[in-house]
Amino acid sequence: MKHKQVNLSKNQQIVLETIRKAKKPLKAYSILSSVKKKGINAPPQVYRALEKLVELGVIHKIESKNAFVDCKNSECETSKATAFSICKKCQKITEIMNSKLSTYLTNFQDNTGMKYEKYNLEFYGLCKRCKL
Amino acid sequence: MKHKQVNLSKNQQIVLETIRKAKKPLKAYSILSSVKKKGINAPPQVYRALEKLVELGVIHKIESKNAFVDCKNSECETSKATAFSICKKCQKITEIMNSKLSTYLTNFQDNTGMKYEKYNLEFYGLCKRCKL
DNA sequence: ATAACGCTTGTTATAATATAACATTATAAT
DNA sequence: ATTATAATGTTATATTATAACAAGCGTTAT
Ligand SMILES: [Zn+2]
Ligand SMILES: [Zn+2]
Ligand SMILES: [Zn+2]
Ligand SMILES: [Zn+2]
Repeated sequence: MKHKQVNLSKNQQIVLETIRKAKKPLKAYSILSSVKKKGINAPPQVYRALEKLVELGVIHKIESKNAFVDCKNSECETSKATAFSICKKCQKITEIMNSKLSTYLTNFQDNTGMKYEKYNLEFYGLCKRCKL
Repeated sequence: MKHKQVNLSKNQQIVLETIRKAKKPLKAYSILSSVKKKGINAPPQVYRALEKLVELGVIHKIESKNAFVDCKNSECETSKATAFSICKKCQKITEIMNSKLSTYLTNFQDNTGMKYEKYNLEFYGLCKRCKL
């Protein structure tokens, strides 16, 4: 449950801190406006940092939202096996850390002869609060 | 393995036929350029059709590619439980129809008390051909 | 030391994806 | 027929993402 430490460049650190401070997934341009005061002025600077952070597995992209969250799973080294739950109402997003699930999916094989190296799973529903 | 029949409007039919004829997932603007000769001129016309077709489950959106494929799974009524394999090299995308997998995921429960209504799973790897 | 390298940065411009807003027309339900 | 619902056409704009190029910095090989 604790943050990973990696050697990051200045812009990468700034972007990562912004994402970690947020309680919700952040979109790239929302990050950009947050970091303008720190001297990051243009989209490519943000997107490059995001790309690297995703590669390193310290953040993940929620594909269906075009948004980024920091990884809270210390076992999740390189964003190769990710699962999220997304509340349709309040947009709360939680990374699912369930070893049975990840084992099941990591070992999953279909009949097409394809070798899977990576997966991303997104569940949608209503969170505990919004269900009431 | 056969196509579903639903009552579709004119634009919805045009967009759906275009997607069905394609061998690869199509992007919205690629669809738009294909259907201009049929009188569809502007993005909203395409996006509205896509939205409806996704709702109906006759097509699916590949979130990580912003692309659309037609559903070949006759059991897949409303795009509520979808899984795809995506070749990183040739971009070939296949809808995974595996009842064990869908049962497993449909019944999956984590410890957050969230009720899942829908999921989308995308596997990445190398297809049979590209593996060689 | 200095050249070469990999990596990050800064910057401008533009591409690609998606929606807002509004007027109109077709279809279905009562 | 009247009303409601869904689909269309259109213009403009918002949002997301990348191309392309110049410059800087730290490491390492010679
Ligand atoms: Zn993670
Ligand atoms: Zn919620
Ligand atoms: Zn399907
Ligand atoms: Zn392939």
